[in-house]
Amino acid sequence: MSTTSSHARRRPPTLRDVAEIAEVSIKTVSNVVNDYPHVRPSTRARVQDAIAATGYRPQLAAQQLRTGASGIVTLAVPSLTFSYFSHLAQTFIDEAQGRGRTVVLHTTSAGRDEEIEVLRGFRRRLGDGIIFNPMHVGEDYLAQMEHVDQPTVFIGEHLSDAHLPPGSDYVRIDNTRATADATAHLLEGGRTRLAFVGAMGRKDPAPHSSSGLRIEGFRQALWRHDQDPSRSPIVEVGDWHRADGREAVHRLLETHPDLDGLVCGNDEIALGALAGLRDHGRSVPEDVAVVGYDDSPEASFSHPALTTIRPDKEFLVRTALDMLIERINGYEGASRTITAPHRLVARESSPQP
Amino acid sequence: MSTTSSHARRRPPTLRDVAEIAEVSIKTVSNVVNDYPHVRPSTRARVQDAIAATGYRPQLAAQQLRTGASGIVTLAVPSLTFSYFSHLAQTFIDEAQGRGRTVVLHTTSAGRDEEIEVLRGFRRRLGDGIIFNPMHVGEDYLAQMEHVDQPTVFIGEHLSDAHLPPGSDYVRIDNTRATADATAHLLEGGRTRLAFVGAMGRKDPAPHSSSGLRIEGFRQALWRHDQDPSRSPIVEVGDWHRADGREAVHRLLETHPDLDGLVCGNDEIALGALAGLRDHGRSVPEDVAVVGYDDSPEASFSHPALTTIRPDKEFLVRTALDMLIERINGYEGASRTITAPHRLVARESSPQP
DNA sequence: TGGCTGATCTGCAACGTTGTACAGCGAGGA
DNA sequence: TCCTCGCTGTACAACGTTGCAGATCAGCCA
Repeated sequence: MSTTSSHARRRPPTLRDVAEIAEVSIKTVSNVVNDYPHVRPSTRARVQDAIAATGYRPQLAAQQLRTGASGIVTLAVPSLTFSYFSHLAQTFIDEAQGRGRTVVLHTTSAGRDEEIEVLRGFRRRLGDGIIFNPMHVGEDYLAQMEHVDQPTVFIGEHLSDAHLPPGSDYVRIDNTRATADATAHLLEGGRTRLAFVGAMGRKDPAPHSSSGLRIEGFRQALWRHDQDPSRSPIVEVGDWHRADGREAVHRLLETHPDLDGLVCGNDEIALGALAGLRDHGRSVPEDVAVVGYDDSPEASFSHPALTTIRPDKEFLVRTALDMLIERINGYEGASRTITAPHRLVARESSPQP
Repeated sequence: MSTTSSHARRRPPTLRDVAEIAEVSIKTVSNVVNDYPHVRPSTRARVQDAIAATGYRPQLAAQQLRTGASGIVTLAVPSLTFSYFSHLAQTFIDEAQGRGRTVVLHTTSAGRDEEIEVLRGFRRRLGDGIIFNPMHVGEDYLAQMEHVDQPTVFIGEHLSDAHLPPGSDYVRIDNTRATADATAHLLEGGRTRLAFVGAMGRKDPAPHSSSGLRIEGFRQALWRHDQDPSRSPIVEVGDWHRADGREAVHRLLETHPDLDGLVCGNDEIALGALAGLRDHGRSVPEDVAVVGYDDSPEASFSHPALTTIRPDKEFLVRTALDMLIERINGYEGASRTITAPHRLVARESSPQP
């Protein structure tokens, strides 16, 4: 409430300052701050007054040095410009703040090299653990690591649980299954000439990239519905943003004008695809049905509203944080993998039953 | 590269461990780590080998305790679910990481109480300074503060530079001017029956809220174009999300069916408004012209593409970080206010000249 | 040759906090 | 009455790091 400082910022108050005013030892002040029970009420009150008078707040750096824990967790994601990640980050921050933890947010927009630096633990030791959504680093790299540098939980899609480095856990989303669900939804709606938009062929050829897994799901669904997967085009994109989806559809329609269904790598591509289809005078869903992936907030507001796959982000975040905190608290056992659930959200862009 | 640890995570290596292996003093290792020049090349090499062998990395907490600086800056914004803030956050993280700083991201989704806690400096001392975009706390609260708790730069729109607490700076966006520009754009395109969508009457009645400032700009532009501002409706919304814009337009069209131009509080409202207009069979821009605010990435992909105001986020972020770092480095002078530029991005949703 | 300069390296103390050990005290039981 | 025990408070050391004040030594100039 009140502040003694008059003008310029001064040296912040410490336990010593409070102790002098309250005429107790430093340790007693510490005991009050930490709610140690055996403090006489009158002493406690005196100390609390002194704390209020000075505006004392504990310095995290000293606590961390002494106790070894900071309450800080790092979240590393590729980029907040993807709404999937900005919503994931918000969900994460809410959950972490609710558990009394502070979040350092690191983005690895620079790509693979930056992801590797994250895995190596940056240049300085900071925080208690990390939740990391890799995009470029794959299981080949992870398999070769002897041990992670700090408690680590991977989140995402394209890792294989067999190759997690010791000391880390993994919460995954079953991309293949989810994309198969989306594809089946179109097939069951009567579409027969499908395409997949969102291959990352050149830059990211690994079969376990998220694009690879989604393509796999697309093919599996076709196969199960007695279609020949090799007759359905897989369209490459430069990146997974709207502009890429739009441009890809332009190319696709030149070679496959009779297309009637589009499975997209994510919602942004799908939204771009809607624009691209409109450019060519195709109406959705009458001429072409479209499904996306992520259920980003734009999906329900596009015209037509986008059918999409909704991964359970809250589950993902809660579970990842649970596992990370177990690691921080000393769990040293084997790596664990948990699959987060998803569901299909049917909207206007696909035929309704 | 190599790691001596075999299985479980052990006590992390310290300067002492490295010093023992390299057979030098702790201080010499510190000197090597910090690139102190007067170290014999042979000694330096020996120490660097030992660092590589142990995987040593300095512990930030100890550095901060000793030197008083952590290189951590906090960014506090209302919520990453608004794409304006998620893009701002990404821009900020890129800039901060580029300058070798680590970002703690705090979101104040809980509203005013949480913003006040941010201003009071949280419960623990952490990081070197903060960049804070308040949404609910206004100049009334700030004016009453004797001094900010840590180096602080406010960003945003609805503060008045006259009431900044000592020790803080401010980078603002001229909302009133920008909204006037947007409004003038419609008027100059020949529209005469405008409305503003995005008043936050109940929850946030202050004339200096961002909604208040934008309304002010709307009115100023009408006035300058010889229109009577009192005849143009100002529509209230519950929040600034898409759903609110859509719902507001539904209400508005019942009372003002002859409307031909819409100035919206932000892009999300505008995108919702596009949906709302479509719901009522109005075409954009033929029947009704629409402008938004923020130039969020969706704006260029909506149908029709949205005319909007683009604030210069890079400028905003760079300037805020510059000022914060000056404060951290000891600047104790008067509060400064800088206005970030903006420009109108004309797209399909408004009549083209 | 003596002293001076600069390069190289070291030891000490301190940053603010908390765990451990212990001292003093009054109350209650033997 | 004496002893024990629980409550209350204190002193000390240590977490890992770096600024400071030196110590040592080689080279060099006068």
